[in-house]
Amino acid sequence: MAGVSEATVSRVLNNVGPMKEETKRKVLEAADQLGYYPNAIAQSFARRRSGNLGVVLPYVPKVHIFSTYYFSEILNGIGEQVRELGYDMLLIFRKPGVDNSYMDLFRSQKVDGCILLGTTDSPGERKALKELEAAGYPFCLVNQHFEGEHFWEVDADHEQGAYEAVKHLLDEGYRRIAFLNGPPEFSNSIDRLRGYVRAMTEAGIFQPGIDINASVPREWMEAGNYSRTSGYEAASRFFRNKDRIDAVFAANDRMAIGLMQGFRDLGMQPGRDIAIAGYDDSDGARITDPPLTSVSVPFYRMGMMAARLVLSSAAPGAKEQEHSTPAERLIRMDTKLVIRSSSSGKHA
Amino acid sequence: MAGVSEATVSRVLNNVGPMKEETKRKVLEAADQLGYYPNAIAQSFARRRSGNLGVVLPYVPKVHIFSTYYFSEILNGIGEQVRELGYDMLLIFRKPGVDNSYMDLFRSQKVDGCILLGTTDSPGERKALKELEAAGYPFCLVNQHFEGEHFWEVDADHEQGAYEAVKHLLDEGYRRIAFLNGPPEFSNSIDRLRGYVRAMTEAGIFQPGIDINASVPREWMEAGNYSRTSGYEAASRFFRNKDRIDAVFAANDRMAIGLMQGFRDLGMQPGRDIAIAGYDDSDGARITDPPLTSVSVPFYRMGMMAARLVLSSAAPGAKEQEHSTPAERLIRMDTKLVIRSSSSGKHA
DNA sequence: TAATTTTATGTACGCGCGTACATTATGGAA
DNA sequence: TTCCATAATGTACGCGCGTACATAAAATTA
Repeated sequence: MAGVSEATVSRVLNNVGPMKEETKRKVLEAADQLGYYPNAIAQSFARRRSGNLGVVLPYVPKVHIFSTYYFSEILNGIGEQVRELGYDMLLIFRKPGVDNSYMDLFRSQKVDGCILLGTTDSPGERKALKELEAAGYPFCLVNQHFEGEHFWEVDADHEQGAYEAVKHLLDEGYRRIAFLNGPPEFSNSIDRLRGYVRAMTEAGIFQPGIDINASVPREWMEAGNYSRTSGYEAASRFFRNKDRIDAVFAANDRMAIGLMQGFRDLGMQPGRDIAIAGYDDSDGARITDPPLTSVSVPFYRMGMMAARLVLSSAAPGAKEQEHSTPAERLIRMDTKLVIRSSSSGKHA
Repeated sequence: MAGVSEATVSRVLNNVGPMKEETKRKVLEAADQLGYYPNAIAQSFARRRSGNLGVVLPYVPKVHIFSTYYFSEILNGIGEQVRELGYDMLLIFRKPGVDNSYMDLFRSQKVDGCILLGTTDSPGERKALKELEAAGYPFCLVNQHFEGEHFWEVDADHEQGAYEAVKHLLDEGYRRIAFLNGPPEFSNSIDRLRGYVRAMTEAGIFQPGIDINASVPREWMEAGNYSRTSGYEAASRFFRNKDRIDAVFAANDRMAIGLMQGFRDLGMQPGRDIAIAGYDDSDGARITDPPLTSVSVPFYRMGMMAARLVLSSAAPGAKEQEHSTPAERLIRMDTKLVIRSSSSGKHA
């Protein structure tokens, strides 16, 4: 080595063990002068840690996933946290066919932990996740709950969010409130259905019943796929029962916006002839006419939280944190209703 | 080794050199049985290639960068290409203060090449990029041109895009067309200004002049920062000269949407009292009322292209591709005007 | 001063792969 | 059968770091 020593350099750079101030200075000076840069790969190799947090995204051909508010916000949150903790963020697009390839990610040592976005509750998925858990790899799900498991999950209280949105519509004087839900493979679709039914039941509109699905009149409920188009199409189906419906609560903003466009094209003025409420409080909710009442979800903070959880349990010092109870592993954040004019018509 | 051989395994797995079919089969079988997974880090180490494409994003506190249509689309395109080529995608957020840290990225061997998004033309930035170039590291800029350099750049023809948008407004009968531009550090702000002036000059509204800025009446031009809010605020400034303006061309959709909201709040109906055209053809353009005329930019394909360029010149076989002329390094994609009703009022 | 502890530094090795080179099987052609 | 070219496989080493252990220097104590 240039200055004086040998692999003391390593100690200096990693700041481990005791060392003389002078040596430290000399080493740093020499390193600077020689333009030395540690090779990150070699470091990873020797440390047997990649320094990467993997983020697995669903790969849906034709759908530009980053363009959806939901993913964007979560990614932003993860990015921020990762940055603070000095990790890098490896983006992985889930391959279309195979779904059980999460293991490879860890086995190949590319990531020290990972966050899974856009998972759905299917048998294959469950199995893949259980494998991960059994292998002790640190991972975290965002905005998706697997009932019966105790994975690390960062979710939001969508039942309460939906409840409040529907309650708001009820308070505004609407009674015949329909619901445009998303696909049932997403746990939060179920959550929102629960919230909807709870609010409607409390208001005396639905009969209390064991079976949550049976309590909803068929023509008051439609299923979309979270796309604007599916909302647009649902509008015409609701339109057939338009005399029996005075409001629609949609499971996300994109569908709500589609609904508004659809109703408008059918001659109904959203906010006047029919109230609309959405979910996510995305940017779009602010630019529709009328502006869309929506439920704000802290996606950004959820992303941060997920990254923090994964990275702390992936950290070198972290032994098996099996002391965390299943309940502690499910973080559920609060949502917040944002009232705009799309829902304030009845008695105005 | 389990089956028969030794580091022949490496050959089998990498498919290099000649080998007997049988051996190959045996090795693969054994690997499968033993649950062998190559260690990606060790591979990178030995190959001295990380297998990562770096994507550098501007870090703007409080602004959630993924949420902007532009970045989302580009990232999607990069992601798709990276996936096809078997690379991984490392996201790096540019640190707020320091701007010359690109070198470290390469020196630390974390990436084999990189794509820089959201760069601006500042002296520090230019210097940093020149360093990269001098060091021979493969990188590519997207949607930003550095005049006088010959970096690899994937851009769109924003001058033509702006020209066509303004030409369209002229064709629709508007004459007093104002321009809400973005910050001048972005080359495409300059490009759009050129297109605007060219169209207006051709129409005989502006005097041909050497100095492009001097030819635009002061009250017809405002500068925003690409945010919706800045568009909203610009509306009131334009409003003061409302009798002398019958259309506004905005440098992106977010500002255009802000403009529309601003004008509406001031009692002017966009599309009727004043025509608006935007730029980017983002999702938002479809959901405003009236829908927004905008210029579609192939961000997705630009991302793909950039990834392809970087990865092909970062590939092992690629020697210094100095045979590429500066002109070849600047890819300029076509834009496309999408006409909607926000701009079709004058003679309707 | 010698013995002992504490602190600082050097030595040596291995992480798991790729690969240049050496070596051995294989198959023809002479 | 002999010789040589080619195909197939084995051997050995190094990539650049971290780190356990050995060693040397300094500080403390007896």
